[in-house]
Amino acid sequence: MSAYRPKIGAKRWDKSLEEPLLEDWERSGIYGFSGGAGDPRPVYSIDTPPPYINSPIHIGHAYTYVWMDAIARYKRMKGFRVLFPLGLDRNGLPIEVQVEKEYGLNPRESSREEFLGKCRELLDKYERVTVDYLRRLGVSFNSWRKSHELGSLYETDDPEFRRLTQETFIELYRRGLIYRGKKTVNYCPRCGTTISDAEVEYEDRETDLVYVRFQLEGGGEVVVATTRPELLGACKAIIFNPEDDRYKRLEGRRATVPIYGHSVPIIPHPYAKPEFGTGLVMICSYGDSADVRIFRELGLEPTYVVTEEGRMSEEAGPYAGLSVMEARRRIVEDLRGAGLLVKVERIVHRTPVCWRCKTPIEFIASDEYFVRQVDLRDRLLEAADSMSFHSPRSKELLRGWISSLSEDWPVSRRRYYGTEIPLWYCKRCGEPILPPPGRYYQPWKEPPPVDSCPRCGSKEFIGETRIFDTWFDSSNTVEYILGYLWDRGFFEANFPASLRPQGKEIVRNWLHFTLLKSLLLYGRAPFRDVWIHMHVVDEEGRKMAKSLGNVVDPGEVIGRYGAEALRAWAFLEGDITEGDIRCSYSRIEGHARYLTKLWNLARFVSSFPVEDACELAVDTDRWIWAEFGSLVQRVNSMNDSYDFHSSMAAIRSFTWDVFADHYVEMVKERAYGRGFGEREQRSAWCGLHGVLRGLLILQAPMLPFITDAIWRQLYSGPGSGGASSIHAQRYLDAVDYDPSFLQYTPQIVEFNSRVWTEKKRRGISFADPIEVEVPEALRRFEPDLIALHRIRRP
RNA sequence: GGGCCGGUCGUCUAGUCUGGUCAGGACGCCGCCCUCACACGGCGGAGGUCCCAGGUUCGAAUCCUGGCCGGCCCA
Repeated sequence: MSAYRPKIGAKRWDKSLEEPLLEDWERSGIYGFSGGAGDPRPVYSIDTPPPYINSPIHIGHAYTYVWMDAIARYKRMKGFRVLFPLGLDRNGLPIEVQVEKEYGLNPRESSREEFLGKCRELLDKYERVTVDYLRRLGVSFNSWRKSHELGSLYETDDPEFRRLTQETFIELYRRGLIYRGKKTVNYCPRCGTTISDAEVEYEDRETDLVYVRFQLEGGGEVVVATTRPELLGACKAIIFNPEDDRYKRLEGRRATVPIYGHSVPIIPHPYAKPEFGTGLVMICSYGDSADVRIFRELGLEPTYVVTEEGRMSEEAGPYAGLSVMEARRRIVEDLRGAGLLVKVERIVHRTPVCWRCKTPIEFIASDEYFVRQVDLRDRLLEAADSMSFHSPRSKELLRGWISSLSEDWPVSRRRYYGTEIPLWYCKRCGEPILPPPGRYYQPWKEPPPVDSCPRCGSKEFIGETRIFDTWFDSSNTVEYILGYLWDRGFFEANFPASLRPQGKEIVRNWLHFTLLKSLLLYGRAPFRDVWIHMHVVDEEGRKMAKSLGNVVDPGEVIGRYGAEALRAWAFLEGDITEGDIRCSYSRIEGHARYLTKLWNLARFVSSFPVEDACELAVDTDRWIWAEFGSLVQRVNSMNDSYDFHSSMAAIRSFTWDVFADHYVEMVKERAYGRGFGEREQRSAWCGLHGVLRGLLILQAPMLPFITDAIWRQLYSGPGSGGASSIHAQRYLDAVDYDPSFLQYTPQIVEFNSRVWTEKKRRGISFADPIEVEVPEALRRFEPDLIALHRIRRP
């Protein structure tokens, strides 16, 4: 036994060390967004995606936030002033649905005030869970406290956040970029309200398929089958499948709609299925979502025969005022009476219904506000190109979406828990009243900002009751975090933000709408870099879902293996910008073994004193230093392109396969001082500590717990610049080394393996002596090799 | 129906853009070793028609064409 004992006692990394570190980081405030205008450091700002907090974060959140954290930590150690705030999304439909379920409150029947209060209450309850998870993962947000300062935690339903949303609307409105138009919306006749796409379900229902005779212009007739005969008045085309030989002759001809008498074209279209009905389909505004699509595709002008109240409109002629079902019965009778009804079949049909009451929904025209975007496609594409995407492939997701834009952005919603549209209307003449920016408005319960209508002088007004699409809120997170409301100077100096990290599934809304708003308001793209991630899926590549029972819960992972294990998995498993990441508890457990390896390596190195000044006097030590130096170079370059997976994999491979397996074994005898002089011994200590210390710094952004825990035990004393945490250290940009030593690595590995294999073959212990020739090329490492393998001269 | 992505040892994956030591790694499996940092360790081993069919080429997992299968998004 030697006189050297490990300073680190424990034999493996212990996850219970994480909590005290978290507390210390928080207490010392090392991640805060400190420094004022005089701070010379460049700013690096990250517009993090506010998670919707109605449920705890899932493993995908955990993975991606840990990556964002590595970016923030890396940039911080590189000398940037890192703006890394946590945002929480609280606007939107899901919470309304949950309040309806949990409290049995219907937003249309209870008071709006009460309903909103319940939403807030429930959100507050959920919020803590999300925040706790993120904190527990070691994510180094600037702050965990909500306030109106740079770097603070923020909520999207905060009056200040909503004020910003309204200010952007006011500005766009004043510049004429907002207009009113008709939009087709889902309407539930039973609930008496429009509902979002997310509230539409599909059920197989029995219904009548009615075969109706249409006269062809120029003679002849055709039979069209429809489940919606009451929409005849809104029929604008008849389609047949282009492959359907029965009807090819009809292309270019026109038919007359029964009862109404208007003329419609007959057009080939693949949506028509030859086996359904007669193979001819009438396209009406609107019987289903396919109608909506085909109308847009063919550029047809809709006629709305169903009103906002869900009854037949004036356009329905003789059936005006009737309910949809009643109109259907009457029109079938009328068709039969006129001899235009061929037959009626009972069929099962996929029917869109209201999720709440299961009533079949209608598609009606609704008056909504729109933001212009279609005529901006070229400028949007240019702005998109000005941002640097990681991975570059992801840019196509955005470009493709922009290129396919065919309608402007409808931003008004008939919902409740969201930012109010800041408008009032004159009760007499309908003139819209826009308030000045400066505060948060709730028109449904507040008086207007004027005494009398500027147009007609009336003193009576109606407040707008609608709210914004939640993306209209989310699309200004970047202004918000850059202090637009409270520190305009900072905003101006630091817009565009450095980085937008987000998922691929929200490229077409969050990224796109943020880009659109930035372009409209400031004339340029909002980010320098964009980091797009794919998804975390289960072991078989399927989406994780409660119903499939394949969910990996981050809380469970932290409980079983600790946050650092989750982080090790996140970086070692793969790069999520390149593709989906598979996940299971056993894979996480597997990657976590690296932590044990790293810990024990440090434990071994901790046996030897750390010396202030040291010298690499032996070639073996110069060799590992060269390998380490080369690693530092590669890691910096990979980190700079956000490739922390390759970075971590390279570090792991060096640590385990080169440093631990070869170098540590080669210098053990020398480090213990057995058979070597003091100078050689100290050189080994220098190599061991120098490399370990450097390795800790290199991986501190990815593995902040274990690296800091080791750092505090070994390197936080004199020479650390007075800082006790590794996270206050500068990153290693580069180290001096002699690259000529790199050539020996393959030969060293090969020689050692050969000797170990030979001993294995002979059935002798690795500690037993062996007679073997050290290759000429490795002569300079001979003393260490002889000591390692107990080589005797032949 | 449209778009995008993917199909490499039992499982997962690197490599594919920039054809030729690219068939590598991890998990699992088998065998041997408790060697004084680590058995959550070490050493060694078995295991693959690189989805299929054509084509380009001296040469293809890698490029082209057409299939098949899976996933995601949109409609």
